[in-house]
Amino acid sequence: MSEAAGQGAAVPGDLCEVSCVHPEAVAQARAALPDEAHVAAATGFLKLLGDPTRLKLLSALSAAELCVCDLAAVVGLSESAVSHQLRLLRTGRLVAFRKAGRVVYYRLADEHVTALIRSALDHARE
Amino acid sequence: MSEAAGQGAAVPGDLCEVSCVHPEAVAQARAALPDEAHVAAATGFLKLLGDPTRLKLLSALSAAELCVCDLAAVVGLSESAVSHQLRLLRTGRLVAFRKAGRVVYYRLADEHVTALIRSALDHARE
DNA sequence: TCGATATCTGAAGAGCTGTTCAGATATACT
DNA sequence: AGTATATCTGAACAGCTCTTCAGATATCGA
Repeated sequence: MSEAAGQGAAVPGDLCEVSCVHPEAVAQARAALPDEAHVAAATGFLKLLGDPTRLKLLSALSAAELCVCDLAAVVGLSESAVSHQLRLLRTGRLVAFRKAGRVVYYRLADEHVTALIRSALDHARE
Repeated sequence: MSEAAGQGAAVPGDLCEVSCVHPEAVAQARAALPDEAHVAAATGFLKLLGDPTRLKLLSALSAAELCVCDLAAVVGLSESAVSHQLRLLRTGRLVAFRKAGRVVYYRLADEHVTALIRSALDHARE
């Protein structure tokens, strides 16, 4: 966090650097940088997708609505492990659920998520 | 694809399960599951995007071609830390580079990556 | 050639992540 | 009521990740 380089504003005339920095290009890139909150939101979302177990769960849910028991069978893990991951997916608004007695059925949260899962997997199939 | 087999399905007549599994739905979800290699490829890709530093680097590169020094200034980290992350991005074919003397200029690997970065960040801006 | 600089690399440590295990909660059935 | 089942939760541990530090490599200019 404490960084020596470029703590000043991106205003022209920032020539403190003696190294190879290209002030214009840096200023341009800085201006296009999303703020921390958006970066955190995006990476939080991407982190959820970037785990094999969770991606399999989501892929399974894109094919059918399933309960925890089913999902555990599909991915070959304990129901506890699946439940933990589902909690993360729920917190991240990637899945929704419906309770039917003791059984809880999960599904993808919306079409947006469905499209995202598919495009991520399609990209890997090239 | 919606084949409602009474019993058997993809699982050989093994009924050790006494729990709540829905065999048809599980079989259907299993059939739609991508194989391990594809899942690994997709999650490897998504993991690279799911880190704040790397996403900022990629975002910066979507605005301009930059050298390591520039990138370090943009994200506010040491050049060593940036170099380490750039190596990962290079290995994952997310960025390309060009050497000009001692300076190495990085850019996004292709239009595909450019579109992905943008859509990931756009999704977070909602 | 030499020295300076831009980038890369290896090792090491703090911090985060995902699974397991044990137990808690909630609901259906008798 | 009591029991069985489906899911959730907390604690703990191994494994991975990201940054830092120190040093290596490569290229330019004198």
